[in-house]
Amino acid sequence: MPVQPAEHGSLAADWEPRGEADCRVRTIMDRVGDKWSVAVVTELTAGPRRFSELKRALPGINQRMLTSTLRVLERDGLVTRTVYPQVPPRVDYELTGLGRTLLDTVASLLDWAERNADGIDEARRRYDARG
Amino acid sequence: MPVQPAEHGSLAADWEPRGEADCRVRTIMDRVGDKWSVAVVTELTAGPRRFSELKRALPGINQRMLTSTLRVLERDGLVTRTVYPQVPPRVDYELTGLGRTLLDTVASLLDWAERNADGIDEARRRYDARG
DNA sequence: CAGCATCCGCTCAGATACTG
DNA sequence: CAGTATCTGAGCGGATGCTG
Repeated sequence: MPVQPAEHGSLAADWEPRGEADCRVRTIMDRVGDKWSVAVVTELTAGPRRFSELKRALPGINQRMLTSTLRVLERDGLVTRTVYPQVPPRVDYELTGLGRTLLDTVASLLDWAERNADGIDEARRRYDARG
Repeated sequence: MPVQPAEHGSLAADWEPRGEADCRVRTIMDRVGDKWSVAVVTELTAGPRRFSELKRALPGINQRMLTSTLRVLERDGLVTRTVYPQVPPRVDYELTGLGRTLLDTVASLLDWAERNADGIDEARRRYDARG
């Protein structure tokens, strides 16, 4: 699932059939799995943010990734994009109601991850120590 | 985060610092995002499964992906692997307690995805219809 | 049956340069 | 400030062939 909406030659429509529902759910799970979506949504929890505020708040992201991540979130109806026609330009991003409910759900997953990070680390060390 | 454990030249240890916790959580979120982990874990809900049972239950997966997915889940302590020394060989995979708690958490995310799939589809159509 | 080993295409995501 | 355009390395994920 490309984060970029039609970057160069992205066909984006050659799935095998499988369950209809599966495919649709997959595109949503992919949002959780990709590198920045959750971080961006989390950053928007407190309220609207400008593009440059988000960029500053997310060390390691670059314009390209922030832009494409925001575009996908906007397309999915999770985030709204508001352009203020002024110079220099100002664009605000804000969570929609849908985006907020997603955040609630993801939050519990993040919680789980943080609570169990130690246990998983330990399991990995055991596994790596011997088969 | 590679699903393959050290495939060819995977260094696997050249992160930028960032928050320690962030990195560890990331490796867990990646499991949710990758193509097969959730499906495999879900398939194991009902009880232990043999390798070939899993393969049959997951149309589209191939041995390589099933094997590497199971290895990662095993390494993380989410799944146990039991080899029965017999001919032909038999290997059972089963969720651990940790794996089951992950499943609970992921289930609510899948729920969210299914409940909101229609809304997201509609948002996408609106977005694609005009900017 | 339950796997490794190998080859390879695709696209993700970073870096960099340019624009209204 | 808030993007777009382009190039590129890297690695995920699929296909195939072989083994104990």
